[in-house]
Amino acid sequence: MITVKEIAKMCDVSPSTVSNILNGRPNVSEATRKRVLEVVKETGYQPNIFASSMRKQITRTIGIIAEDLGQFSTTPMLEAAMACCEEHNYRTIIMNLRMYDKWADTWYHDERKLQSMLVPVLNELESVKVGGVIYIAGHGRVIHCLPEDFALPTIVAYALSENERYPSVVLDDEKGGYDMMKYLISRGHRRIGIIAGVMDNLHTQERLAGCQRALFEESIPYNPECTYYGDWERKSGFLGAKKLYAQDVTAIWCMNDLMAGGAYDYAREKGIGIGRELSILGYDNRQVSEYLYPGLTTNELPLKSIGFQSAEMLIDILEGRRDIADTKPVKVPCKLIVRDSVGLLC
Amino acid sequence: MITVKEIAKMCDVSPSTVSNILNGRPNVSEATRKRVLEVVKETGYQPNIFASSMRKQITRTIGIIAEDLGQFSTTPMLEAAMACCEEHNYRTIIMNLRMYDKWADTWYHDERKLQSMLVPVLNELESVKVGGVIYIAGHGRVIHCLPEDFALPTIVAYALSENERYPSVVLDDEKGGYDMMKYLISRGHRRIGIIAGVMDNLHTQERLAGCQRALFEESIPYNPECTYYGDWERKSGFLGAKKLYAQDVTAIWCMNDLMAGGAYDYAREKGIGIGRELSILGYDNRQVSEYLYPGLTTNELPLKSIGFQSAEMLIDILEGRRDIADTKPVKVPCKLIVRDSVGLLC
DNA sequence: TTGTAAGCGTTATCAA
DNA sequence: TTGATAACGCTTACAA
Repeated sequence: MITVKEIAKMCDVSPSTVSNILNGRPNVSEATRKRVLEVVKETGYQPNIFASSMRKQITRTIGIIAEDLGQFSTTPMLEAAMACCEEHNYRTIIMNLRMYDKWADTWYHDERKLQSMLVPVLNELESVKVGGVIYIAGHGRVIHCLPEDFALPTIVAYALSENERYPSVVLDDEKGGYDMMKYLISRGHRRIGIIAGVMDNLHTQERLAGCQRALFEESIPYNPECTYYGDWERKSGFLGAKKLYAQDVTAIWCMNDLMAGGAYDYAREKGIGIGRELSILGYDNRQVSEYLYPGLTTNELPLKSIGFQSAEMLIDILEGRRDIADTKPVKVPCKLIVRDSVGLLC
Repeated sequence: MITVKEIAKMCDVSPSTVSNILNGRPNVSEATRKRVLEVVKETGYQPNIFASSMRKQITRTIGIIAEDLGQFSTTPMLEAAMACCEEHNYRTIIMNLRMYDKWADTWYHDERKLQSMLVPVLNELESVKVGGVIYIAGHGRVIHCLPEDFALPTIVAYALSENERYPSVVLDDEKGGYDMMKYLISRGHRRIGIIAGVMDNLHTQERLAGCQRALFEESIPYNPECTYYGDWERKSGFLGAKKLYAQDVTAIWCMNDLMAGGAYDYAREKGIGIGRELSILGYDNRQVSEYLYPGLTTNELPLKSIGFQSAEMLIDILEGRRDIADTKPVKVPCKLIVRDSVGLLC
């Protein structure tokens, strides 16, 4: 393996000079710089990262932890975060906890499981001297898993951190719920059913709050009977639609596209015309939403934006342009995607 | 930062003893081992990876390069590969080239673009001293991008490497095409249309070969007129279905689920009963395939298996159980997923 | 069973 | 503008 020493010898200079040149320090004559760079290129010399990091004690690296890369929401955030880091000339190191892969969905209520995976990863990131961490949650919720004594600046993406030391960038679910309702109302709907997510889920609660604000604004009473709590899965959308349709709703808003798919199943089974007799509205803008028939009107998650903003925020902190203390949770709005599943009611 | 030296001092032993204990060497008395481990735990000591890697010159790390994490096929392979590495106690380092993100789909025919992204990453992996590399292609094809002089053992997943130095693990597309055809034939179909992928694509060619073998076995002549070359996108499925349906086919096999979605669009537009008047068969088993109506019968890609086997193969090579020289491409079969889009023809 | 000392490749300091 | 030297934290011969 070729080293600075050898480069130095080949150029008849000292190792320090080579190092100075390689690190772009100014106190070097143009002639030697040229000579050395030449040789470096010729030999294909690669600095030894370990040696240099050990000596410098810093690495211009950002650690990105994904709770589960397999989640549909994760990769867009990840790629956007990486793009941002790249722009600012930080390298990234990706750690994948594979929580779903290992524990299906029994982990996010069980801090122990999460801790057991997370702590070693945090240690590893500390020991490779990353400057900061972006934690990409695989499941939206309030998060407590980051230890109080973790020293590195850390941004939580997609989940809400309650710890002030860890700012978060999350969906604006309240606005999302509000927008969905407003849209349905603008299309003439008044009796609206809701297929919500799991009841104690953060998305569920926030979206419901927004939805109630919209109803209140329009002086439409909120009828709890018209909210069915599903489990985010297709089947529960079917069951919810069944129950709500019996209550004469003209539209159903499903808190994700998969449950909307279940509502489609029900409508199809009963021969109910989607977008005519019954309007259906989704959430997430998953790929399935454009393949459902008729195309599902839904709300696009700003995943790339969340990822990008998380990285931006972290870099701002690392470079002293922003203080971690006065960083409130950032809420990023979704975007309505209109297709054909919501009819105009006269 | 706490170091071996300090641990040593606190335990009244020498740094080498601490190091020996930490590295599980046998020549240490039970008493001191216990004492040292105690202190290590108390202090939360973390060995400095840079120092130790620099000294040991090896890292028990495998580099995983993804051409694009955003591809639906990539994460399952990646997670399975990581699981395998974890089982064998290798750490992984993930590099994401983000080719689609950067270049849309103008890159896989342009070696220059790929090289410009890949070479620095390869260098970086060499300089962090990974033992070997798993290269996860984002696009199935024959691959030439790995430089002749790259020293590390490398497995190519999902794409076929023509270089003998880089074994690959790929889909068994020939068998896939064969199986699809055999299935349609077993359901009584004789006039079968094919919506293929791009013509010069590897998947397209192999699947077509398999399909022709099946036809030959059944003494059904292959009619090139009944093959429409699409571009893997939904729209081309629509156009293909239009053309083929005019030729009185009773079934159409689409080489991916998205084009099958396009074929559904056409059938719906014309009021053709899918699974009755016209059978449609897909490929990939993407999530959309179960949300299409009726459910799309399709062929599940063995992505996890490809990822896992790639990692296994690499580890076998690293640990001397297998020689890189006599490693032929591994072809992994798909699995037929029967839903409701293919009818039984009497 | 334990300790001493050298060295991994780089960079920072300070002197030339 | 350049070079000698020490130091980063760890591991490993080899000596005790």
